[in-house]
Amino acid sequence: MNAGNRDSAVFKSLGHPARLAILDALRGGEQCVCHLENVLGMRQAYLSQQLAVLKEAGLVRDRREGWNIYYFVSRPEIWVAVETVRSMPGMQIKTLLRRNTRHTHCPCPKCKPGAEQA
Amino acid sequence: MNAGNRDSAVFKSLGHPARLAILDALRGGEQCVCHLENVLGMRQAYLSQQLAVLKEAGLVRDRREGWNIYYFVSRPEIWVAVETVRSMPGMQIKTLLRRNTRHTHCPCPKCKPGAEQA
DNA sequence: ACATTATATTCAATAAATTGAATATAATAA
DNA sequence: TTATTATATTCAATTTATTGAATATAATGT
Repeated sequence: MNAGNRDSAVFKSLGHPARLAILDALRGGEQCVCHLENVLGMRQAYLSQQLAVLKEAGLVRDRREGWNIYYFVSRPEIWVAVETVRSMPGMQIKTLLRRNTRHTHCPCPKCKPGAEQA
Repeated sequence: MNAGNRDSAVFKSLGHPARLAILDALRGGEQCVCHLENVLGMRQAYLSQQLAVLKEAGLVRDRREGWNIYYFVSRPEIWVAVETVRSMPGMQIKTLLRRNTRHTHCPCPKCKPGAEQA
């Protein structure tokens, strides 16, 4: 693949609302799939597919820890591109402030029943 | 359309090698379609279609002057996003230096037969 | 070994993007 | 008005993306 195609592959991976939402959910740090499932209200298989696209584009990587697989943004520079587009006139800036939580163990209800979400 | 969809529509429009190439060709300033036809080696109808996508995404606008329609980048901030992706490790930086030509009248061979290209 | 849990993959149906070919439009010139 | 030039649109065929459903895999616990 030449440079132009690799670049457009990255943009293509950003060209989907679900994948942008997933990236946003990873903004504060790595998250396991089950956490994303809860926070984003997407089904597991669907998340896994979208995460595979982001991974293929080189934007995220994953790390296994016991049962869970934690995904994280591997190119933090991507936020520059995302925020640039979001801050363009005519695009309403809607970067919900997210808690800068880092999880070694996922605290979402599904991972730890009874615990409240991060 | 909500904000997330508008953002992803912009990224989607960048997610195609031909459209990225077109944007690059507009980097130095507005160009008529026939110029792009020559410089990029794309057929007219094809260019027109891709330009429509970029226009729909809000990245370019056009201006008629006599026979020609000149397209220009209406959101220069987009270069921040483009360069950010291009400069990511693993993506070879290949921002061909382009002459910073501005054309009031297109100098390409097709527009002015016999004249050399900008 | 077997059951459970978290995640991934495969498959299929549908929707959307890509792209060439043909045709239409709009400005200009004769 | 007619012809020409630059650009746009429409149509159709093909490819690719989307997404749900079912199933597979891999780590853990008993």
